[in-house]
Amino acid sequence: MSLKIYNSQSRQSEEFVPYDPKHVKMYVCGPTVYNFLHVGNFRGPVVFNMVRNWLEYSGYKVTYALNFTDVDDKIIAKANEVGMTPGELSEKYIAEYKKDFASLGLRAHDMNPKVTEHMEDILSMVGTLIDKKVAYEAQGDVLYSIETFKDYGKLSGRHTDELLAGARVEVDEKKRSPMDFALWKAAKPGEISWPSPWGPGRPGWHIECSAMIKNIFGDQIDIHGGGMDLIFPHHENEIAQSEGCTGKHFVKYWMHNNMLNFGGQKMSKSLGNIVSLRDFVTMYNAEIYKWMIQSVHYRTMSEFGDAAVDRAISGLARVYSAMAMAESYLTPEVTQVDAAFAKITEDAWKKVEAAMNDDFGTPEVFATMFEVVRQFNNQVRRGMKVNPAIQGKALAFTQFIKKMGAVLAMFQEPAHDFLIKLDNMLLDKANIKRADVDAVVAERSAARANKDFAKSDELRNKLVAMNISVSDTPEGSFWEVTK
RNA sequence: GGUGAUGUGGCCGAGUGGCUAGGCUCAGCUCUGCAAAAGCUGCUACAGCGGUUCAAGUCCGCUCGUCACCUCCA
Repeated sequence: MSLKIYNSQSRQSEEFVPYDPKHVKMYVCGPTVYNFLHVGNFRGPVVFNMVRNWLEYSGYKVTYALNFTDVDDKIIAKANEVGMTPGELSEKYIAEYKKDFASLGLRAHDMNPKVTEHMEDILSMVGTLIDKKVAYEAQGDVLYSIETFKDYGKLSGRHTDELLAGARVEVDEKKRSPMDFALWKAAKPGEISWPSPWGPGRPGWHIECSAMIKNIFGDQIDIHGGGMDLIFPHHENEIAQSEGCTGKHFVKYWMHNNMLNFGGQKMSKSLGNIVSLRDFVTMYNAEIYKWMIQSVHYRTMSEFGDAAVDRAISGLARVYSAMAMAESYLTPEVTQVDAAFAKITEDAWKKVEAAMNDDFGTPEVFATMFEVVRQFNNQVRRGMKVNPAIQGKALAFTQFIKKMGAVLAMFQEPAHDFLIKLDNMLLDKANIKRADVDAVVAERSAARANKDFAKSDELRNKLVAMNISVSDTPEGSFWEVTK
């Protein structure tokens, strides 16, 4: 069973063969840190966290770097606006990013390189590009001459003449060709700058990734990830810089996650249709977010809205309810899985492997998970007499969900606790107090005990109006928020 | 205008030319005082028009629609 990855450059799925058969080098473009990030920005981190997990499951050692762009026009502008230095501002938002990242329960990257910590690498790479006559100095700027790079456009499928025909590039007298892009920008008066052979200035946006990758990993890496919107010009320019510098093929597999839409359009700061991840996780829950991201294939554009949130909640309730039932049958003494049910989960796991190996088909993983949940519910019900067979099924089921969840960074919480958390969240949103529901349910239980079914039904209707479902079991009446 | 995606049943969303995706909704049944949850059963779709093939949602062409990129953007 081998892994296939869709390579954006070749536009087809290719068998994954890393340069080093045991060790995968993976780099993903991270954020420019000048503000809180929105839910769309975190699609990539969730996706590539899953990618790393799957590579590790597949037996590879993975080194995963994600950068922080901590020098940039927007950072400088925002810093001036709020009266901080660019360094203070970027450090603040790096800390906020890390909080968001941790709130999603994602594993830390192996490294988070920053532009300001790789100035020497950047200067050295720019110097090499000038020496190779691939770049030229112009009034304190250093520009990359794309005419020197024959493969320019091989990732995005764009050709320089077409780009020129687009004519949406601002004319810059300093450029030999309108499409040339800045490797180094001369500092404006009073702006933060670093010394260089071409005068004080700062790096262009694209060079940082090339330089940091070269410094951390060397001339070649296996996987380079990022959002689809980075294909042009950012990644195209990275290729030009890195290959122009080393003469070697730069990235073996380009992986690009699609965008998150909101209201039918790409979620973006400039359009203003954004929800910050911080707000979303505070109001909802990280599991809901990860469900929304991973139940859709990473290369499919996905609509982020209330309907999608509701779907995620009902799906989570279904899975966690089954897990809670399994939990109720398990004790630390239960260590033996039921052979018949283990066969079911083993077969399901083969489907999970096949789906994941086919360019990380997480939607099919979810489908398989639902099938296992259904089979478990079919064989095990609440209130069954506890016996080793039931417990063995519960164990096999739990192990399957946890194993799959480990790849998705989901389903690791105690199920009962999670369901209560989910209900509390929904009660808060509806502005309903737990005690009020308890009171009505208690009143109804009393009516039922007196066989006053008319009153019982009346109270049930009242609960239904509050979006509460009551279940009457031999052990008593329990309620939950209807999902 | 250029480049690249994409169009699947009421909704969401997978899909490697022939074999049940899955979830939600809906209808029926089991269970239940009535319900809920859960289970069982049912609902057979691939934008349109051509073409290739023994066989196409799956390949090719055209048309129409949607989206992204071409400007900072995950």
